[in-house]
Amino acid sequence: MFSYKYPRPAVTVDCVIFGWQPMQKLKLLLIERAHDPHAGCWALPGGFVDMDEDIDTAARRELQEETGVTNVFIEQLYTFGAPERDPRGRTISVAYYALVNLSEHEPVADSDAAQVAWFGLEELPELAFDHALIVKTAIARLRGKVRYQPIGFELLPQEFTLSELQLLYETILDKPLNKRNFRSKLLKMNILAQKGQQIEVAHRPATLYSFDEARYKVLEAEGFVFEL
Amino acid sequence: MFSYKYPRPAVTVDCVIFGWQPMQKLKLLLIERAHDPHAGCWALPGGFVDMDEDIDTAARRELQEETGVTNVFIEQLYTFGAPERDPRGRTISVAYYALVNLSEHEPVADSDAAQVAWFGLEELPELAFDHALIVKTAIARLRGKVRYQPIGFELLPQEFTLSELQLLYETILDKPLNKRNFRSKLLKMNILAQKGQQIEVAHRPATLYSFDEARYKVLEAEGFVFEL
DNA sequence: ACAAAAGTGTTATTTGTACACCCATGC
DNA sequence: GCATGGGTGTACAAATAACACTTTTGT
Repeated sequence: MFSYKYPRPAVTVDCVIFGWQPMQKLKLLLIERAHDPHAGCWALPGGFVDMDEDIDTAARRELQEETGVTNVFIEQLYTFGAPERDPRGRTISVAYYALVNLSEHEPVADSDAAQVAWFGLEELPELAFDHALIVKTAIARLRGKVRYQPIGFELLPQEFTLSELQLLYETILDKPLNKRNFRSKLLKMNILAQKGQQIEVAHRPATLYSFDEARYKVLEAEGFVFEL
Repeated sequence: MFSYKYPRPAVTVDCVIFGWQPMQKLKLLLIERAHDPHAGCWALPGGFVDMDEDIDTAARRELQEETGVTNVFIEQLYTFGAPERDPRGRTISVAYYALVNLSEHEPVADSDAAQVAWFGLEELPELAFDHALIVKTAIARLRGKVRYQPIGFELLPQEFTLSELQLLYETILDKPLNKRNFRSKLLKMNILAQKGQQIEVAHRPATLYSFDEARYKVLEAEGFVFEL
């Protein structure tokens, strides 16, 4: 038992994990809760923050423990703390969002979770606690941030074609983009490194690119701003 | 005494309060701590979140209690939770930032604070805890957000001239803007309502404007995006 | 040779930049 | 009538939007 002079809320982390792959809609990784409250209900992976661990670390740990996903882009989203958001008592949750590319991450259910699965953003099941609100907040953040920060690349494999990149942006922003202009704009930015060619495709092979993060950092320091 | 099965961190809120007024640099409202730890040191106003209160509410309450500032724009910034950030033990702080216009808010020191004062961003004293990091984060957020969200108006009085607005943006973005272009751009957005004229100024009186929030909401819903 | 996606050139339109001058007021 | 900031017209440059056709590969 641990005793304090004043009451304290419990502190948890929850992760909104976005996944994508060409020709598909944006997806979210959810777990089915094995225990009460909301046993059997779908929810965001998450759990309590340990006493001696950083919040970011807790988010990564829960992600790994509950879904097997490691080594991905993750960023703090928002902290949710409405007094009645958890029936077990006052709980404050620091929400994170993560970006992964579907093809490289096969999720694995853990003891806390009956199962783990990807859901299209349009076909989300009912969610436990206030997780629907957290998801909504995460989508808004992703839509907004993707336009002025090069985070979209985190949803793609290391090497990708310009068409894939365009498709990704069209999916997230939910509007068609002009091919010609999209290509010139991205290439003019000078943040993509040419990596080779597609092979064994039944059409003209596309050039493969990777996001040149080092170069981006340099340009950013010089005042360059990534935009759309 | 309150006892729990597992240890729990304490949860606090801290507020970064930006203030501005024409012809001056951006300022921050700080309090001098009356009690240990860091007694006598300058710090952000803040305090513990009550068990039955929303985090936003806690932030507004602490702001009011410690500085007398009420009824201003306030928004969650980021949650800081490094294990060693508070010598009293594990403390997680949900930071907020607020925007006020200097002329309308005379701060008042409270019992928890020896004094309250505005500091120019360039002349900040040494700060308690990890507050320097919080401030740095807040400045980055303000600089970034001001370009694509109409939050700058919160730093101005209800009615303002276009020159004041321009001066504000020049201060925040720290670069000169072209008068002609700034004016046409802002007016073309159609989010300013004309309010009358300056009086008793020793030059041609400027038109006064106010931010037409209702109109902005409508335009936003139609897909309009505020930008710089 | 055909299907499928990659990749490019050119023009019209919009937006941004750069100037310099006239205007209304208080003193 | 003069000093002080407020407010505009216009020409030029740059960025963006719109358009459709050619290229390279596997089958």
